[in-house]
Amino acid sequence: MSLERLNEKQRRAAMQVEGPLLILAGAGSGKTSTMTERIAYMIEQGIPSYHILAVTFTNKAAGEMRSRVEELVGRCDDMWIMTFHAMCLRMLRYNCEVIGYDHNFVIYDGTDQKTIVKNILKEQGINDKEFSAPYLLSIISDYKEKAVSADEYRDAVEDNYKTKVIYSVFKAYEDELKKNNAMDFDDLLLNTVRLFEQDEAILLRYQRKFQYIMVDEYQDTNHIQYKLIKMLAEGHHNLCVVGDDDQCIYQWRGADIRNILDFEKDFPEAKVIKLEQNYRSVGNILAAAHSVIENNRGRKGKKLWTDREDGDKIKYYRADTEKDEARYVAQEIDLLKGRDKKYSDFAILYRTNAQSRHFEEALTQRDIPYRVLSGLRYYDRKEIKDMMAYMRLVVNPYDDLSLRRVINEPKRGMGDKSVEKIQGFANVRGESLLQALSDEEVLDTLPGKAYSGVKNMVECINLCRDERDNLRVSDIYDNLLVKTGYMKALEDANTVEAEGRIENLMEFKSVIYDYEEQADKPNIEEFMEKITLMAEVDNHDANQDAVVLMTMHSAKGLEFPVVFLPGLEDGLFPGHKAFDSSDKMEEERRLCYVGMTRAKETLILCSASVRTLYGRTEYTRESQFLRELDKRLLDGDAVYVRKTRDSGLGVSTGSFDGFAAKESPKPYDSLRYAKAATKANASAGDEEFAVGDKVRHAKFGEGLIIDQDGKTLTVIFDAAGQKKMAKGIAPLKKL
DNA sequence: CGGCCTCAGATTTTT
DNA sequence: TCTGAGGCCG
Repeated sequence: MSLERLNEKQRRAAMQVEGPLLILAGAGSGKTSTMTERIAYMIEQGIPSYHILAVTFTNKAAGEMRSRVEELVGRCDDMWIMTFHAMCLRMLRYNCEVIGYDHNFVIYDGTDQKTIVKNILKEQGINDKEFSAPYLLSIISDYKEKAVSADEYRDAVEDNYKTKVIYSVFKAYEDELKKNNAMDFDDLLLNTVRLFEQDEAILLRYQRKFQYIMVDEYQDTNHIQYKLIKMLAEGHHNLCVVGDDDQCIYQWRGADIRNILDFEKDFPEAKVIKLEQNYRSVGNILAAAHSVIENNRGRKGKKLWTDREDGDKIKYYRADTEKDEARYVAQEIDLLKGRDKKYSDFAILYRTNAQSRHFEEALTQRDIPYRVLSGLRYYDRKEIKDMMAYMRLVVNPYDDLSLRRVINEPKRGMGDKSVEKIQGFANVRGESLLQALSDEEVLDTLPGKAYSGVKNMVECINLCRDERDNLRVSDIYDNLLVKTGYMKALEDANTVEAEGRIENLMEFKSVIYDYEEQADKPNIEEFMEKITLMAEVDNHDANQDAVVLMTMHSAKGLEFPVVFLPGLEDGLFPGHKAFDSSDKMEEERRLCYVGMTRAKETLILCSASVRTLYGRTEYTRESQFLRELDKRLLDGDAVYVRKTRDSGLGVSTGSFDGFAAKESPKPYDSLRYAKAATKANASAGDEEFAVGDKVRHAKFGEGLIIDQDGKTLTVIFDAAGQKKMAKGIAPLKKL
């Protein structure tokens, strides 16, 4: 039996299949192995795979679990291993008529939500300084996560000016989504709960189907997810939740740590198994992390242990400035790299994305390759959102939101006034904007400049829709990109920024190709759905040998031989807001714990005594977490004792800063170089070109290279004229 | 309609 | 200090 790869506790967890089970899995305790082996064990015991449901938070986690399960037991397509949202979407697609939605409902993402709330604010004449759209949305989302509707909100809260405003926006927001046959991410969960409440037969059907349920990262579930799982598990009580209360770092967006703390109250017959043996980190790192986390109250109280050696002590460096800090980190990487390390063995984990900049500069100076996992989500990029809007219109001609987004993108001379005019016609005719614009009569009312551009666009979208069964998704994409004039506008702009956008659009196309390859029956509807539920496209190939920079939040679930935690200063980490409440402070402390436990062999902490934040330069105090850390585990000088720096770093702040200023490249450039390097490694098509080479472009045909610089080639095409293209991205072949 | 300028605001982020 | 959003003018 495969279970022999597990330790005794893990095996007990894997074999405890019946009844409620809480697995408290500490950092690095082999959680994923345990879960996958558990599923494999169930299959071996003869439980049909369609009776099993495994829920995760991210697509990545779901994908990983599925592939590891399939390694053990072979393909099992009828097993539901997916995210909460994907699970709800799937159930709602079949049943949403029950709660008054059309089968073809669409999903609105965060940007769509913001647009809608902004429109509501404008309509209702609400001062958006007093009530900003993001603020209102966060409140609305908070309530939706607690399964509270707008009307229930009104009945529950005190009646005053503020709650009146929130109610009216909340209500209008609900109505607007319903009108557009759209759901936001919260609705996917909320409406599934409503569906179950409204139609018991459907709930019973799913209870009968999902006889064995597992939930990953249970400490991060919010109320509605909890409710959903509870409803599903009610029938049979075979519910296994896996999590670590010490790693709950998402309370600020609704995760309710009580879900995991109170599991035994919810299911009194629950068994609890703690996985405390850590296979990841050396002893000193675990001890250090423990000395910090034990300052939290209300824990389930686990203590990780390892049979590995103690390892090096924790290093700590108190830098002068953030630049000094970054230089120290870069230097240390060079030093350690000299021994037995690869660049990809290093991670720099910071509290805020803004901190990445100095590290990028310092790494560039030392020619250390790196990649930044930025907070900007893939679908948040403007050009991707624009193309998505075009594609949505192909699927759903009623989507006024998307049409408004792209009607003047690229510029077609359609300002607000013209759009409102068309909206007027559409309202009278009871049609959507796109439908109205499909009529020559309406189109004719537009000024000459707008007329031809809009007509072109509308024809292109409608054509793609009519032909969508005959066209590949990538064909539709190409068509939209070119015929709407979007690509041309970017090419004409001829700026670095536009080039980057073209790059992203090409990347998006490779996402489409991937989808077409992997899907059974590729179609644009399914593709759009997949993309909407996908956060960051996993385009960062882990094979690339580069130092990784990211926030501690994004590092959850990952591990690295060497981890740097910079910026350990009160006000930055823990962030200044943490000093208002002990709840916030405890969450920051858990984040610190997550950060520290990412390290396998070496953990290096630093802080800067002077930091410039938001243009304000201030002296800092060393982080409370440093003060909590067991000093005996610190290498060399304890906290509060200045270390003298190597001569290589310069002696005084002045000379060092001067040096840094002279040498540092523009941060934007360094980012681009890093990206370009990633690309070059990833794509096979990075041929070397020289001026005078004849080339063939996939779209523009044959041409001649007349100029090149760091990242672009200038090509004259026989048919299409002169173009600038991005090296390694543009589909060019040497002839 | 579009470009430029001024002003506020500024953790963490999956789906 | 930097970025994004909104207002104003050409």
